[in-house]
Amino acid sequence: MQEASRVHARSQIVCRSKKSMITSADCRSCACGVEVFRCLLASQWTRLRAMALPHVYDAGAVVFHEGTPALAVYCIRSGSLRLFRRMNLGDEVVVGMREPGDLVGLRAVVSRLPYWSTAMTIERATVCAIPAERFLELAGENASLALLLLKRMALESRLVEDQLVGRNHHRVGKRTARFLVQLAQGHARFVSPRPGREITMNREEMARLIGTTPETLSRTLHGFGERGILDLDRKLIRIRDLDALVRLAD
Amino acid sequence: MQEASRVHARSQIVCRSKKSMITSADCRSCACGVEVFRCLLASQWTRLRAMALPHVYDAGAVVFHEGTPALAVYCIRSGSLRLFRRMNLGDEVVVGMREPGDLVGLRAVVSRLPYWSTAMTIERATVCAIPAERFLELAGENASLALLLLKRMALESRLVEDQLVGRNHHRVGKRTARFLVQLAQGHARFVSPRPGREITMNREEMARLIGTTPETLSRTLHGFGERGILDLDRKLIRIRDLDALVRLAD
DNA sequence: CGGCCCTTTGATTTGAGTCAATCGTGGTGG
DNA sequence: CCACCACGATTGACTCAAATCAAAGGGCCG
Repeated sequence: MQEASRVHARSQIVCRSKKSMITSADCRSCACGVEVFRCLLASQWTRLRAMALPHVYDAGAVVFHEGTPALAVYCIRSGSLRLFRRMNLGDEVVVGMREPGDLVGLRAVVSRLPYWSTAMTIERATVCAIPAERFLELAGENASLALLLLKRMALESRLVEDQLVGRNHHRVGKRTARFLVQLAQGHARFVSPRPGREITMNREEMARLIGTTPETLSRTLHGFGERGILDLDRKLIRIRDLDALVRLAD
Repeated sequence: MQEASRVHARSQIVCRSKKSMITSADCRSCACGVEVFRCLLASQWTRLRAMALPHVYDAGAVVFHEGTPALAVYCIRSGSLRLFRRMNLGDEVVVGMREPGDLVGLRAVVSRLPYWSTAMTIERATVCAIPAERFLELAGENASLALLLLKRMALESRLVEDQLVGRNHHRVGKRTARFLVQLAQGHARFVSPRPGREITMNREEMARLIGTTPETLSRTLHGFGERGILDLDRKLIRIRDLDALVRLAD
């Protein structure tokens, strides 16, 4: 709750300066639109700028909840989110992660169904909300945009499939190695985009992203540590031998 | 190989009568277009009719292979397919199933990447191939179509997510129960759409679809049998107590 | 200093895969 | 028509990865 109030305070700050925040320059340079909105006409640009509502969320804040009506598509400007489904009280399954430039909630909006997963920030994130109806209007009048969205969704869908295949077919060791390589290569730089290949992340969080438990993850990481692949210092993980990690990731 | 020749023979038969097969009446009544192509203009209808190439595949035939260029979107007219990825020689992970009315290969085509899974028929199936470029043209000039495709892909993506969550979180017993309920409810009537809730399917096939091994599946089914939920007679499965099954599926 | 939270470590359990043997059926050829 | 074979299903024994349960550590903050 105190988190919520902090978020609110921030969002007010943002809102107060909305007109200057959402200038054309700002929007064009925003990772959010770079790929998908490139095809917009000038007039559509203007409308998009007018409808996008930026918010700053603290780490661990919920952007939307599973089961609630899909009122907006969210565009990540900075930070990262994880998407998950809650099963039976406290038990959650991560179905994906999203980074700057990604659209979240798109699938629920286009299919006019409630969100079917919950979006929570992994770290502090700035996210623009685009009202669902406005968004659909835009996509409905611009086939190029729709095609780009289609492409993006296809790739997203592929990632989910990769997760499915990975979790079913690869052992925790390999999954962990893959995860670390991803982080290191900055393909996904979820937390601490540091130069020195250092990673700081809650073990519980990391375990969930990999699809295992904190205990098993701890053992796995220490296994890697003993083999000289990682340096472990409490929460901090430093990758010492990236090549070995890549080999393990196969 | 002999299968292949049979398929070929059949496809020739189909091709020979192509003009009569792909009449407007035929296409409109075809499950294939019912939902997605409804929004097409008359002229687009005509073009679609002209470009769709129907084929009949025997059970176990491959429609497309993982890694090959995505040259067409396939529209299932009858029968069912399974999509899977091959891992290391013989080890395959099923990522989904497709029924009449579904589009297969759509994701690869719109993202202009090679197919990333293999499509194989579960039972004899009739499938229309729509050349990729033609398809994209159509989608590019008709935003409504693009939006419908978007919606369809979103739902498909949701199904993959469901699989991911299910495999990670539910035991084989529950997954099996779910699978059987699905079959029984005809949500997916993969094989033998019989009235009497009977199912005939290769155990290996079924095991793969559920995400387990034939041995484990056999034990699970017999567990259900002992509890009076199923009647097992060799390959034949008859559902005796659907309610119990639904309860197990949770 | 003490309490709390997160991480680590140890011990145990367990669901399901693997390996191997047997059984039943259906097809084949003599 | 029958013996035989091949293939899929079943059953049993065993193995194993990872979850779970339980108990320390260790650092950080009030």
